[in-house]
Amino acid sequence: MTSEPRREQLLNAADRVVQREGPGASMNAIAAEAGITKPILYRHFGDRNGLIGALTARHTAGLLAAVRAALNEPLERRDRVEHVLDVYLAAIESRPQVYRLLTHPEPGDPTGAGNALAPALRQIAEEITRAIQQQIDLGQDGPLLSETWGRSITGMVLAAGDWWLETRPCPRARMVQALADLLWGRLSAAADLPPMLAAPEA
Amino acid sequence: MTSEPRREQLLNAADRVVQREGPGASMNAIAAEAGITKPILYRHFGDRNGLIGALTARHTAGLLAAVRAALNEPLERRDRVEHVLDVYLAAIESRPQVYRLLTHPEPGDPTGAGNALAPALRQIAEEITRAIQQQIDLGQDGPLLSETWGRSITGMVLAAGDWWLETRPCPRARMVQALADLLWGRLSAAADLPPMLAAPEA
DNA sequence: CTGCGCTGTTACCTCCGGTAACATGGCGGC
DNA sequence: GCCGCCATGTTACCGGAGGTAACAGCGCAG
Repeated sequence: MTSEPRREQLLNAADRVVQREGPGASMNAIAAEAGITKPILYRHFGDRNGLIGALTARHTAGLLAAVRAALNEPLERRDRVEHVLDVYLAAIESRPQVYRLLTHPEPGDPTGAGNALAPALRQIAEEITRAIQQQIDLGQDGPLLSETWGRSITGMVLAAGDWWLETRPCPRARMVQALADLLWGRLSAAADLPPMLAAPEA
Repeated sequence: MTSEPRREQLLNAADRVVQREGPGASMNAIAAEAGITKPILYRHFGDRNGLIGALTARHTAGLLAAVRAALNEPLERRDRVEHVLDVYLAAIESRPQVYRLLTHPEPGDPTGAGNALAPALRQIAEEITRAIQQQIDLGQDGPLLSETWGRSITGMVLAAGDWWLETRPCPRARMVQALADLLWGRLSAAADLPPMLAAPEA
């Protein structure tokens, strides 16, 4: 198979277009960037999902490896969690367009379920699940809790990271603290505020 | 404006199609269901986003009201949180197709940001933010934390609810407990497991 | 009766993902 | 040397999507 380098070239072209135009770039545009025409793309990747899948797979590998490594750092649990959060946020911060590609669910999901988590994120969720299962003693509820929490934490960081990237309300370190605090139950530990008597003005 | 009832009729038709075919139903299909042709739809709603927007707005109102009410129930904090979670999960359980419509981000977002949270969910996030701000004393970090947590919790419940709907790993009540436990810091409170000595096979 | 606003139609445009059919060029086997 | 093979590339097309232009009937105020 001498087609390997060719595949890489095509993926590089696709990557350039996606960086420039975001996900949803058309096959024509990608073919043009590669200096060829559509049928060649289809020969190499089957259909659009194949191309996007191959493209995301390349980027996913790096992110996934970084997250996995962070999950296995020999740190205190809180520090480990903060480290994972920081790694994720740093990744999406450094290459937003790649991040969009990875997190954006496939536009047209005709038959299947409208999965909230894109494939790359599902892999991250599984990684978190595995880490929880291996590292934390949750008793007999372990399997269910770890699976649930893996997805939950992924969705939480996805939504929070997305908002953070858009609005940049604070530095990254502070965001890490806010998320870790949430996971550490600060929501439950904080004091009540007195009930409001009337709507306060300005 | 006698067009109000007509609008409702068209939205009802659109709703039927979306229930049957999921989001992504074509304008032709909706027009056919309404017994008319496309240009009328475009006259009433401008473009596809207008139609889908009007459709989601109707459904969002109910969900949002339910969540808002749950957020203001006079209960202990933990019970209130569980109540909110239960209300949300019950809603998506009872009408999955509506849920898909509300949570599925617009397929083609060419220029703008690939928001992880659809409009309906963003409203829910704001509702949670407001509730946290009004009910819980978080000191000077309050504004940032409540905003972050509003999005985070929404994303968490989105991802978890999505997975739960697909795989149904446990009854609803148990899911509520799992999520509330996560928010209550059980992840931080649980004991460590001894580190694994070797990679286990199979 | 005339004009206006709303209803509706047919026919068309552009762009997309995807495919069929055909042309070219290097390269190993005989 | 020649042949067949395989990957390369092309043009031209299909069906269906969102969206629009232009035209036709209907009911009702003046």
